[in-house]
Amino acid sequence: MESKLRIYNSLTRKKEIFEPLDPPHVGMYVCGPTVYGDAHLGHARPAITFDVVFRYLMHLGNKVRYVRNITDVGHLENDADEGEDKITKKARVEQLEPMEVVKYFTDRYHHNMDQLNVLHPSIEPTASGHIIEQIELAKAILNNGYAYEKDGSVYFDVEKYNKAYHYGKLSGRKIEDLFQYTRELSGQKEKRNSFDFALWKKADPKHIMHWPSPWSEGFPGWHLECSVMSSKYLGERFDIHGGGMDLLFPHHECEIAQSNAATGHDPAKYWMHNNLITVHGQKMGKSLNNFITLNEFFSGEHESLDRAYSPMTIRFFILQAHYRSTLDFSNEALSAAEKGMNRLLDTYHLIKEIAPASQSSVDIRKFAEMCKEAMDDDFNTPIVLAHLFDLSKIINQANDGKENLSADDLEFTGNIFTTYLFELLGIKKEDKNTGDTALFGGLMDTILKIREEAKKKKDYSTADYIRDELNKLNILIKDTKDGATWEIKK
RNA sequence: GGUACCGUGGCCGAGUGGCUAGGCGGAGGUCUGCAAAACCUUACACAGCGGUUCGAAUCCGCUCGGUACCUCCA
Repeated sequence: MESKLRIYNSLTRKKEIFEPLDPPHVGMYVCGPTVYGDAHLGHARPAITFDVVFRYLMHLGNKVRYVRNITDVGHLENDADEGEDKITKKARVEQLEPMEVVKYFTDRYHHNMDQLNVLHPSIEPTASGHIIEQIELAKAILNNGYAYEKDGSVYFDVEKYNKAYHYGKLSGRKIEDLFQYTRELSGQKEKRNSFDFALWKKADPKHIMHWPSPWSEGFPGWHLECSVMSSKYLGERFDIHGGGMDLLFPHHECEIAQSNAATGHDPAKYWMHNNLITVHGQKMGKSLNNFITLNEFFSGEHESLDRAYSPMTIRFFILQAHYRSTLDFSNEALSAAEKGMNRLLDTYHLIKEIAPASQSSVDIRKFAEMCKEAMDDDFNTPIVLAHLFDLSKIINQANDGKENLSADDLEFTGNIFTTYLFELLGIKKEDKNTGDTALFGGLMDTILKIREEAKKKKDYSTADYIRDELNKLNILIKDTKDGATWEIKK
Protein backbone atom coordinates (compact mmCIF):
# COMPACT_ATOMS: atom_id res chain seq x y z
CA MET A 1 0.00 0.00 0.00
CA GLU A 2 1.37 3.35 -0.95
CA SER A 3 1.19 5.88 1.82
CA LYS A 4 1.10 9.56 1.18
CA LEU A 5 1.18 10.38 4.85
CA ARG A 6 3.45 13.28 5.63
CA ILE A 7 4.64 14.02 9.14
CA TYR A 8 6.33 17.15 10.40
CA ASN A 9 9.65 16.00 11.82
CA SER A 10 10.96 18.26 14.55
CA LEU A 11 14.45 16.96 13.81
CA THR A 12 14.50 18.31 10.24
CA ARG A 13 11.82 20.98 10.74
CA LYS A 14 10.13 19.77 7.60
CA LYS A 15 7.19 17.66 6.63
CA GLU A 16 8.49 14.29 5.45
CA ILE A 17 6.82 11.34 3.78
CA PHE A 18 6.27 8.76 6.46
CA GLU A 19 8.13 5.57 5.67
CA PRO A 20 8.24 2.99 8.46
CA LEU A 21 11.61 1.39 9.13
CA ASP A 22 10.10 -2.09 8.93
CA PRO A 23 6.68 -1.94 7.30
CA PRO A 24 3.99 -2.74 8.10
CA HIS A 25 5.27 -2.51 11.66
CA VAL A 26 5.40 0.88 13.29
CA GLY A 27 6.88 1.67 16.68
CA MET A 28 5.78 4.80 18.47
CA TYR A 29 6.92 6.06 21.85
CA VAL A 30 5.23 8.97 23.62
CA CYS A 31 6.22 10.58 26.90
CA GLY A 32 3.41 9.98 29.36
CA PRO A 33 2.41 11.64 32.60
CA THR A 34 4.17 11.99 35.91
CA VAL A 35 1.62 10.59 38.29
CA TYR A 36 1.77 12.86 41.27
CA GLY A 37 -1.42 14.81 40.59
CA ASP A 38 -4.60 14.84 38.56
CA ALA A 39 -4.29 15.26 34.82
CA HIS A 40 -5.16 18.72 33.52
CA LEU A 41 -6.05 20.04 30.10
CA GLY A 42 -2.37 20.22 29.21
CA HIS A 43 -2.13 16.46 29.65
CA ALA A 44 -5.12 15.84 27.44
CA ARG A 45 -3.45 17.37 24.42
CA PRO A 46 -0.57 14.94 23.84
CA ALA A 47 -2.80 12.03 24.82
CA ILE A 48 -5.40 12.98 22.21
CA THR A 49 -2.89 14.08 19.58
CA PHE A 50 -1.04 10.80 19.63
CA ASP A 51 -4.24 8.83 20.04
CA VAL A 52 -5.26 10.19 16.64
CA VAL A 53 -1.82 9.36 15.23
CA PHE A 54 -2.17 5.83 16.64
CA ARG A 55 -5.64 5.43 15.18
CA TYR A 56 -4.66 6.75 11.77
CA LEU A 57 -1.53 4.63 11.47
CA MET A 58 -3.63 1.55 12.22
CA HIS A 59 -6.28 2.72 9.80
CA LEU A 60 -3.61 2.81 7.08
CA GLY A 61 -2.98 -0.87 7.71
CA ASN A 62 0.08 -0.66 9.90
CA LYS A 63 0.69 -2.90 12.86
CA VAL A 64 1.45 -0.34 15.50
CA ARG A 65 3.11 -0.85 18.84
CA TYR A 66 2.38 2.25 20.87
CA VAL A 67 4.38 2.68 24.06
CA ARG A 68 3.45 5.42 26.50
CA ASN A 69 5.26 5.46 29.79
CA ILE A 70 4.20 6.32 33.31
CA THR A 71 6.77 8.34 35.22
CA ASP A 72 6.46 7.10 38.75
CA VAL A 73 9.97 7.81 39.94
CA GLY A 74 9.69 11.33 41.22
CA HIS A 75 12.37 13.76 40.50
CA LEU A 76 13.52 17.04 41.88
CA GLU A 77 11.19 19.91 42.38
CA ASN A 78 12.12 23.30 41.08
CA ASP A 79 10.52 25.47 43.73
CA ALA A 80 11.39 26.56 47.23
CA ASP A 81 11.48 22.98 48.49
CA GLU A 82 14.60 22.46 46.56
CA GLY A 83 16.04 19.01 46.38
CA GLU A 84 12.89 17.20 47.25
CA ASP A 85 11.48 14.38 45.23
CA LYS A 86 8.06 15.21 43.82
CA ILE A 87 6.54 11.94 44.74
CA THR A 88 8.29 11.85 48.07
CA LYS A 89 6.84 15.20 48.96
CA LYS A 90 3.32 14.23 48.15
CA ALA A 91 3.78 11.06 50.09
CA ARG A 92 4.89 12.87 53.19
CA VAL A 93 2.16 15.44 52.95
CA GLU A 94 -0.54 12.90 52.64
CA GLN A 95 1.09 10.31 54.84
CA LEU A 96 1.06 7.72 52.13
CA GLU A 97 3.54 5.32 50.65
CA PRO A 98 5.03 6.69 47.40
CA MET A 99 3.69 3.75 45.46
CA GLU A 100 0.28 4.33 46.95
CA VAL A 101 0.31 7.86 45.54
CA VAL A 102 1.46 6.49 42.21
CA LYS A 103 -1.31 3.92 42.12
CA TYR A 104 -3.97 6.44 43.07
CA PHE A 105 -3.09 8.98 40.39
CA THR A 106 -2.38 6.35 37.75
CA ASP A 107 -5.89 5.00 38.19
CA ARG A 108 -7.35 8.47 37.96
CA TYR A 109 -5.31 9.21 34.85
CA HIS A 110 -6.55 6.03 33.22
CA HIS A 111 -10.12 6.91 34.05
CA ASN A 112 -9.74 10.38 32.51
CA MET A 113 -8.22 8.88 29.38
CA ASP A 114 -11.13 6.48 29.04
CA GLN A 115 -13.54 9.37 29.41
CA LEU A 116 -11.73 11.16 26.59
CA ASN A 117 -12.02 7.99 24.51
CA VAL A 118 -8.24 7.70 24.27
CA LEU A 119 -7.27 4.19 23.24
CA HIS A 120 -5.00 2.30 25.57
CA PRO A 121 -1.40 2.14 24.43
CA SER A 122 0.02 -1.27 23.57
CA ILE A 123 2.48 -1.11 26.45
CA GLU A 124 2.49 1.28 29.38
CA PRO A 125 5.77 0.72 31.19
CA THR A 126 6.76 2.39 34.43
CA ALA A 127 10.10 3.93 35.27
CA SER A 128 10.24 2.15 38.61
CA GLY A 129 9.90 -1.17 36.84
CA HIS A 130 13.00 -0.53 34.75
CA ILE A 131 15.63 0.52 37.28
CA ILE A 132 17.94 -2.35 36.33
CA GLU A 133 17.84 -1.45 32.66
CA GLN A 134 18.52 2.17 33.48
CA ILE A 135 21.58 1.21 35.50
CA GLU A 136 22.75 -0.91 32.57
CA LEU A 137 22.37 1.98 30.15
CA ALA A 138 24.27 4.30 32.45
CA LYS A 139 27.04 1.69 32.62
CA ALA A 140 27.16 1.44 28.85
CA ILE A 141 27.48 5.20 28.46
CA LEU A 142 30.15 5.22 31.15
CA ASN A 143 32.04 2.44 29.37
CA ASN A 144 31.93 4.34 26.12
CA GLY A 145 33.53 7.27 27.87
CA TYR A 146 30.67 9.74 27.65
CA ALA A 147 29.96 9.94 31.35
CA TYR A 148 31.84 10.34 34.58
CA GLU A 149 31.21 9.47 38.19
CA LYS A 150 31.43 11.97 40.99
CA ASP A 151 30.53 11.33 44.64
CA GLY A 152 28.15 8.49 43.87
CA SER A 153 26.41 10.27 41.00
CA VAL A 154 26.97 9.73 37.30
CA TYR A 155 26.82 12.62 34.87
CA PHE A 156 26.69 12.74 31.11
CA ASP A 157 29.68 14.53 29.62
CA VAL A 158 28.03 16.82 27.11
CA GLU A 159 31.20 18.57 26.03
CA LYS A 160 32.95 15.33 25.17
CA TYR A 161 29.88 13.93 23.47
CA ASN A 162 29.60 17.03 21.33
CA LYS A 163 33.04 16.36 19.89
CA ALA A 164 31.90 13.08 18.36
CA TYR A 165 28.22 13.84 17.85
CA HIS A 166 26.04 16.89 17.60
CA TYR A 167 24.49 17.92 20.89
CA GLY A 168 21.67 20.31 20.06
CA LYS A 169 20.60 18.83 16.74
CA LEU A 170 16.97 18.61 17.81
CA SER A 171 16.55 21.90 19.61
CA GLY A 172 18.88 23.97 17.44
CA ARG A 173 21.05 24.89 20.37
CA LYS A 174 24.76 25.35 20.13
CA ILE A 175 27.01 24.21 22.90
CA GLU A 176 28.86 27.53 22.86
CA ASP A 177 25.59 29.25 23.72
CA LEU A 178 25.03 26.88 26.58
CA PHE A 179 28.36 27.89 28.03
CA GLN A 180 27.25 31.48 28.19
CA TYR A 181 24.10 31.00 30.13
CA THR A 182 24.56 29.42 33.51
CA ARG A 183 22.09 29.31 36.29
CA GLU A 184 22.90 28.76 39.92
CA LEU A 185 21.43 25.41 40.76
CA SER A 186 22.00 22.87 43.47
CA GLY A 187 24.36 20.00 42.86
CA GLN A 188 26.01 21.90 40.10
CA LYS A 189 29.42 21.89 41.71
CA GLU A 190 29.75 18.16 41.10
CA LYS A 191 29.38 18.62 37.39
CA ARG A 192 32.14 19.51 34.99
CA ASN A 193 29.82 21.74 33.06
CA SER A 194 26.50 23.25 34.01
CA PHE A 195 24.78 21.60 31.08
CA ASP A 196 25.90 18.08 31.96
CA PHE A 197 22.93 16.05 33.12
CA ALA A 198 22.59 13.23 35.60
CA LEU A 199 22.35 9.60 34.61
CA TRP A 200 22.36 8.45 38.21
CA LYS A 201 21.91 10.58 41.27
CA LYS A 202 22.91 9.67 44.79
CA ALA A 203 19.95 9.91 47.13
CA ASP A 204 20.13 12.14 50.13
CA PRO A 205 18.61 10.93 53.40
CA LYS A 206 15.18 12.50 52.90
CA HIS A 207 14.63 10.63 49.66
CA ILE A 208 12.29 7.72 50.14
CA MET A 209 12.56 6.34 46.63
CA HIS A 210 15.99 4.93 46.02
CA TRP A 211 17.63 1.83 44.67
CA PRO A 212 21.06 0.22 44.97
CA SER A 213 23.52 0.72 42.13
CA PRO A 214 27.27 0.30 41.53
CA TRP A 215 27.74 3.97 42.40
CA SER A 216 25.43 4.67 45.29
CA GLU A 217 22.04 4.17 46.81
CA GLY A 218 20.12 6.51 44.57
CA PHE A 219 17.77 6.98 41.67
CA PRO A 220 18.05 7.22 37.90
CA GLY A 221 18.53 10.47 36.03
CA TRP A 222 15.73 12.34 34.46
CA HIS A 223 16.06 11.36 30.84
CA LEU A 224 17.15 7.78 31.19
CA GLU A 225 13.78 6.10 31.58
CA CYS A 226 12.53 7.04 28.12
CA SER A 227 15.74 5.88 26.44
CA VAL A 228 15.52 2.58 28.24
CA MET A 229 11.86 1.85 27.78
CA SER A 230 11.69 2.91 24.15
CA SER A 231 14.63 0.74 23.15
CA LYS A 232 13.48 -2.20 25.25
CA TYR A 233 10.06 -2.40 23.63
CA LEU A 234 10.64 -0.83 20.22
CA GLY A 235 14.29 -1.51 19.52
CA GLU A 236 17.29 0.76 19.29
CA ARG A 237 15.80 2.31 16.18
CA PHE A 238 12.09 2.99 15.96
CA ASP A 239 9.76 5.15 13.94
CA ILE A 240 8.11 7.87 15.97
CA HIS A 241 8.94 9.57 19.23
CA GLY A 242 6.33 12.00 20.47
CA GLY A 243 5.63 14.36 23.30
CA GLY A 244 4.86 17.93 24.22
CA MET A 245 6.89 20.78 22.84
CA ASP A 246 8.05 21.61 26.35
CA LEU A 247 9.96 18.33 26.36
CA LEU A 248 11.97 19.09 23.28
CA PHE A 249 14.77 20.58 25.30
CA PRO A 250 16.38 19.29 27.35
CA HIS A 251 14.51 16.00 27.68
CA HIS A 252 14.45 14.79 24.09
CA GLU A 253 17.80 16.31 23.26
CA CYS A 254 19.27 14.30 26.12
CA GLU A 255 17.52 11.15 24.99
CA ILE A 256 19.17 11.50 21.61
CA ALA A 257 22.53 12.05 23.27
CA GLN A 258 22.09 9.02 25.52
CA SER A 259 21.18 6.78 22.62
CA ASN A 260 24.10 7.90 20.52
CA ALA A 261 26.49 7.59 23.42
CA ALA A 262 25.29 4.06 24.11
CA THR A 263 24.52 2.68 20.64
CA GLY A 264 26.09 5.08 18.20
CA HIS A 265 22.86 6.18 16.55
CA ASP A 266 19.64 8.12 17.08
CA PRO A 267 16.67 6.37 18.66
CA ALA A 268 13.80 7.68 16.54
CA LYS A 269 13.38 8.52 12.87
CA TYR A 270 10.53 11.00 13.31
CA TRP A 271 10.13 13.34 16.27
CA MET A 272 6.68 14.80 16.78
CA HIS A 273 5.80 17.55 19.23
CA ASN A 274 2.40 18.85 20.12
CA ASN A 275 2.05 22.49 21.11
CA LEU A 276 0.82 23.84 24.41
CA ILE A 277 -2.57 24.81 25.69
CA THR A 278 -2.62 28.42 26.77
CA VAL A 279 -4.81 30.46 29.09
CA HIS A 280 -4.96 34.12 28.13
CA GLY A 281 -1.92 33.45 26.00
CA GLN A 282 0.10 31.76 28.72
CA LYS A 283 1.05 28.14 29.07
CA MET A 284 -1.31 26.12 31.23
CA GLY A 285 0.86 24.33 33.71
CA LYS A 286 1.62 23.38 37.24
CA SER A 287 4.24 26.01 37.79
CA LEU A 288 2.00 28.93 36.86
CA ASN A 289 -0.81 27.43 38.89
CA ASN A 290 -3.27 28.28 36.14
CA PHE A 291 -4.22 24.75 35.26
CA ILE A 292 -7.68 23.25 35.30
CA THR A 293 -7.88 19.51 35.83
CA LEU A 294 -9.92 17.31 33.56
CA ASN A 295 -12.16 16.33 36.44
CA GLU A 296 -12.87 20.01 37.03
CA PHE A 297 -13.85 20.45 33.40
CA PHE A 298 -16.17 17.49 33.58
CA SER A 299 -17.83 18.73 36.76
CA GLY A 300 -17.65 22.47 36.07
CA GLU A 301 -16.26 23.02 39.54
CA HIS A 302 -13.58 25.62 38.97
CA GLU A 303 -13.74 29.36 39.30
CA SER A 304 -12.63 29.89 35.70
CA LEU A 305 -15.39 27.69 34.30
CA ASP A 306 -18.88 28.95 33.56
CA ARG A 307 -20.19 25.41 33.56
CA ALA A 308 -19.27 21.78 32.99
CA TYR A 309 -17.91 20.55 29.68
CA SER A 310 -18.15 16.95 28.64
CA PRO A 311 -15.10 14.84 27.80
CA MET A 312 -16.11 14.79 24.14
CA THR A 313 -16.35 18.59 24.09
CA ILE A 314 -12.79 18.73 25.38
CA ARG A 315 -11.69 16.24 22.76
CA PHE A 316 -13.45 18.10 19.95
CA PHE A 317 -12.02 21.41 21.18
CA ILE A 318 -8.50 20.01 21.00
CA LEU A 319 -9.02 18.50 17.56
CA GLN A 320 -10.36 21.76 16.16
CA ALA A 321 -6.82 23.11 16.32
CA HIS A 322 -3.84 21.60 14.59
CA TYR A 323 -1.61 19.82 17.08
CA ARG A 324 1.41 22.01 16.31
CA SER A 325 -0.44 25.26 17.06
CA THR A 326 -0.99 26.70 20.47
CA LEU A 327 -4.58 26.45 21.55
CA ASP A 328 -6.11 29.10 23.73
CA PHE A 329 -8.64 28.04 26.30
CA SER A 330 -11.74 30.07 27.10
CA ASN A 331 -15.32 29.32 28.03
CA GLU A 332 -16.42 30.87 24.76
CA ALA A 333 -14.13 28.62 22.73
CA LEU A 334 -15.31 25.52 24.56
CA SER A 335 -18.97 26.40 24.10
CA ALA A 336 -18.34 26.96 20.42
CA ALA A 337 -16.70 23.56 20.18
CA GLU A 338 -19.61 21.92 21.97
CA LYS A 339 -22.20 23.47 19.69
CA GLY A 340 -20.24 22.62 16.59
CA MET A 341 -19.79 19.03 17.68
CA ASN A 342 -23.48 18.65 18.45
CA ARG A 343 -24.28 20.01 15.04
CA LEU A 344 -22.19 17.32 13.39
CA LEU A 345 -23.71 14.62 15.54
CA ASP A 346 -27.24 15.85 14.82
CA THR A 347 -26.70 15.80 11.09
CA TYR A 348 -25.14 12.37 11.34
CA HIS A 349 -28.34 11.09 12.94
CA LEU A 350 -30.33 12.87 10.27
CA ILE A 351 -28.77 10.81 7.48
CA LYS A 352 -30.98 7.81 8.07
CA GLU A 353 -34.10 10.00 8.09
CA ILE A 354 -33.53 11.27 4.57
CA ALA A 355 -35.53 9.70 1.76
CA PRO A 356 -33.11 8.46 -0.91
CA ALA A 357 -33.38 9.96 -4.36
CA SER A 358 -32.82 8.02 -7.56
CA GLN A 359 -29.85 10.19 -8.36
CA SER A 360 -27.60 12.49 -6.36
CA SER A 361 -27.40 16.16 -7.18
CA VAL A 362 -24.05 16.68 -5.47
CA ASP A 363 -20.74 14.88 -5.50
CA ILE A 364 -20.42 13.36 -2.07
CA ARG A 365 -17.61 10.96 -2.86
CA LYS A 366 -14.94 13.61 -3.06
CA PHE A 367 -15.30 14.29 0.65
CA ALA A 368 -13.75 10.96 1.54
CA GLU A 369 -10.72 11.82 -0.55
CA MET A 370 -10.53 15.32 0.89
CA CYS A 371 -10.69 14.05 4.45
CA LYS A 372 -7.94 11.56 3.71
CA GLU A 373 -5.76 14.25 2.20
CA ALA A 374 -6.21 16.34 5.33
CA MET A 375 -5.15 13.45 7.57
CA ASP A 376 -2.23 12.67 5.30
CA ASP A 377 -1.07 16.24 5.64
CA ASP A 378 0.45 15.93 9.10
CA PHE A 379 -2.83 14.93 10.76
CA ASN A 380 -4.69 18.13 9.95
CA THR A 381 -7.77 17.41 12.05
CA PRO A 382 -9.27 20.93 11.82
CA ILE A 383 -9.44 20.54 8.06
CA VAL A 384 -11.11 17.17 8.42
CA LEU A 385 -13.69 18.78 10.67
CA ALA A 386 -14.20 21.64 8.21
CA HIS A 387 -14.94 19.08 5.49
CA LEU A 388 -17.39 17.31 7.77
CA PHE A 389 -19.14 20.61 8.43
CA ASP A 390 -19.45 21.17 4.69
CA LEU A 391 -20.81 17.68 4.30
CA SER A 392 -23.15 18.42 7.13
CA LYS A 393 -24.59 21.34 5.24
CA ILE A 394 -25.29 19.13 2.25
CA ILE A 395 -27.08 16.64 4.44
CA ASN A 396 -29.27 19.37 5.86
CA GLN A 397 -30.01 20.67 2.41
CA ALA A 398 -30.96 17.18 1.30
CA ASN A 399 -33.22 16.95 4.29
CA ASP A 400 -34.88 20.18 3.20
CA GLY A 401 -35.32 18.79 -0.30
CA LYS A 402 -32.87 21.28 -1.78
CA GLU A 403 -30.38 18.61 -2.75
CA ASN A 404 -30.82 14.97 -3.65
CA LEU A 405 -28.80 12.00 -2.42
CA SER A 406 -29.07 8.45 -3.68
CA ALA A 407 -29.33 5.51 -1.31
CA ASP A 408 -25.72 4.60 -2.05
CA ASP A 409 -24.53 8.11 -1.40
CA LEU A 410 -26.45 8.34 1.84
CA GLU A 411 -24.75 5.20 3.01
CA PHE A 412 -21.41 6.52 1.81
CA THR A 413 -21.98 9.74 3.72
CA GLY A 414 -22.71 7.83 6.86
CA ASN A 415 -19.50 5.88 6.35
CA ILE A 416 -17.45 9.06 6.07
CA PHE A 417 -18.75 10.16 9.43
CA THR A 418 -18.15 6.74 10.92
CA THR A 419 -14.61 6.58 9.62
CA TYR A 420 -13.42 10.09 10.24
CA LEU A 421 -15.45 11.45 13.10
CA PHE A 422 -15.87 8.31 15.15
CA GLU A 423 -13.09 5.91 14.21
CA LEU A 424 -10.20 8.28 13.53
CA LEU A 425 -10.96 11.42 15.50
CA GLY A 426 -12.40 9.25 18.23
CA ILE A 427 -15.50 11.31 18.89
CA LYS A 428 -18.12 9.13 20.43
CA LYS A 429 -21.80 9.65 20.55
CA GLU A 430 -22.46 10.69 24.09
CA ASP A 431 -25.58 9.47 25.73
CA LYS A 432 -27.87 12.40 25.59
CA ASN A 433 -28.64 11.88 29.21
CA THR A 434 -32.17 10.94 28.29
CA GLY A 435 -32.92 9.10 31.48
CA ASP A 436 -34.17 6.62 28.97
CA THR A 437 -35.95 4.15 31.10
CA ALA A 438 -39.17 2.71 29.75
CA LEU A 439 -41.07 4.39 32.54
CA PHE A 440 -39.59 7.82 31.89
CA GLY A 441 -40.06 7.57 28.15
CA GLY A 442 -43.62 6.44 28.58
CA LEU A 443 -44.40 9.33 30.87
CA MET A 444 -42.92 11.80 28.44
CA ASP A 445 -44.90 10.34 25.56
CA THR A 446 -48.08 10.72 27.55
CA ILE A 447 -47.32 14.29 28.55
CA LEU A 448 -46.53 15.27 24.98
CA LYS A 449 -49.75 13.68 23.79
CA ILE A 450 -51.74 15.71 26.29
CA ARG A 451 -49.95 18.84 25.11
CA GLU A 452 -50.64 17.92 21.49
CA GLU A 453 -54.35 17.60 22.27
CA ALA A 454 -54.33 20.97 23.99
CA LYS A 455 -52.66 22.56 20.98
CA LYS A 456 -55.26 21.06 18.66
CA LYS A 457 -57.96 22.71 20.76
CA LYS A 458 -55.94 25.90 20.61
CA ASP A 459 -55.62 25.76 24.35
CA TYR A 460 -52.22 27.37 24.20
CA SER A 461 -52.09 28.33 27.83
CA THR A 462 -52.09 24.65 28.78
CA ALA A 463 -49.56 23.82 26.06
CA ASP A 464 -47.26 26.60 27.18
CA TYR A 465 -47.72 25.68 30.81
CA ILE A 466 -46.53 22.13 30.12
CA ARG A 467 -43.60 23.40 28.14
CA ASP A 468 -42.61 25.94 30.80
CA GLU A 469 -42.92 23.55 33.69
CA LEU A 470 -40.88 20.88 31.91
CA ASN A 471 -38.34 23.52 31.05
CA LYS A 472 -37.94 24.25 34.73
CA LEU A 473 -37.07 20.57 35.13
CA ASN A 474 -34.46 20.98 32.39
CA ILE A 475 -36.53 19.10 29.85
CA LEU A 476 -36.54 20.93 26.56
CA ILE A 477 -39.56 20.64 24.26
CA LYS A 478 -38.99 21.23 20.59
CA ASP A 479 -41.93 21.58 18.22
CA THR A 480 -41.10 20.32 14.77
CA LYS A 481 -43.15 19.73 11.67
CA ASP A 482 -43.53 16.10 12.60
CA GLY A 483 -44.60 16.72 16.16
CA ALA A 484 -42.87 17.58 19.39
CA THR A 485 -39.66 16.02 20.69
CA TRP A 486 -37.93 16.37 23.98
CA GLU A 487 -34.50 16.14 25.44
CA ILE A 488 -32.85 16.73 28.76
CA LYS A 489 -30.68 19.78 28.79
CA LYS A 490 -27.15 19.35 29.98
C1' G B 1 21.47 37.31 26.13
C1' G B 2 20.70 32.47 23.20
C1' U B 3 17.23 28.95 20.72
C1' A B 4 12.44 27.85 18.62
C1' C B 5 7.92 29.95 17.29
C1' C B 6 3.62 33.07 16.81
C1' G B 7 0.71 37.72 15.53
C1' U B 8 -5.71 36.10 10.57
C1' G B 9 -12.74 39.25 11.04
C1' G B 10 -16.36 40.11 18.00
C1' C B 11 -14.17 34.94 19.84
C1' C B 12 -11.72 30.14 18.51
C1' G B 13 -9.05 28.55 14.44
C1' A B 14 -7.28 26.54 8.98
C1' G B 15 -4.56 28.26 4.99
C1' U B 16 2.49 29.32 2.75
C1' G B 17 1.79 33.05 -4.23
C1' G B 18 -3.70 33.83 -7.78
C1' C B 19 -9.49 30.44 -6.42
C1' U B 20 -15.44 30.51 -0.27
C1' A B 21 -11.59 27.62 4.97
C1' G B 22 -14.61 26.00 9.03
C1' G B 23 -17.00 26.60 13.95
C1' C B 24 -19.22 30.02 17.62
C1' G B 25 -21.35 34.75 17.97
C1' G B 26 -23.96 38.95 14.83
C1' A B 27 -27.61 40.25 10.93
C1' G B 28 -31.55 38.61 7.61
C1' G B 29 -34.82 34.58 6.42
C1' U B 30 -37.61 29.60 6.57
C1' C B 31 -40.57 26.88 9.96
C1' U B 32 -44.10 27.93 14.11
C1' G B 33 -50.29 29.76 17.60
C1' C B 34 -46.04 31.95 20.10
C1' A B 35 -41.28 30.73 21.67
C1' A B 36 -37.20 27.70 21.58
C1' A B 37 -34.62 24.47 18.67
C1' A B 38 -33.27 23.29 13.85
C1' C B 39 -32.06 24.71 8.98
C1' C B 40 -30.84 28.39 4.98
C1' U B 41 -28.51 33.07 3.45
C1' U B 42 -25.10 36.84 4.66
C1' A B 43 -21.49 40.83 6.50
C1' C B 44 -16.85 41.39 8.92
C1' A B 45 -9.73 39.47 8.23
C1' C B 46 -4.96 38.59 7.30
C1' A B 47 0.06 43.52 13.45
C1' G B 48 2.78 47.92 10.94
C1' C B 49 6.23 49.68 7.16
C1' G B 50 9.12 48.67 2.95
C1' G B 51 10.73 45.10 -0.96
C1' U B 52 10.31 40.88 -4.72
C1' U B 53 6.27 39.65 -8.28
C1' C B 54 1.72 40.43 -13.55
C1' G B 55 -0.30 39.12 -8.63
C1' A B 56 1.17 38.19 -1.37
C1' A B 57 -2.36 36.76 4.42
C1' U B 58 1.22 33.47 1.96
C1' C B 59 8.26 34.91 -0.11
C1' C B 60 12.35 38.63 1.75
C1' G B 61 13.87 42.75 5.13
C1' C B 62 12.93 45.96 9.13
C1' U B 63 9.72 47.64 13.23
C1' C B 64 6.23 46.63 17.05
C1' G B 65 3.77 43.00 20.17
C1' G B 66 3.32 38.00 22.32
C1' U B 67 4.74 32.83 23.80
C1' A B 68 7.78 28.63 25.01
C1' C B 69 12.52 26.52 26.24
C1' C B 70 17.67 27.53 28.05
C1' U B 71 19.65 20.98 32.45
C1' C B 72 18.36 19.03 37.36
C1' C B 73 10.17 19.58 36.95
C1' A B 74 9.38 15.16 33.79
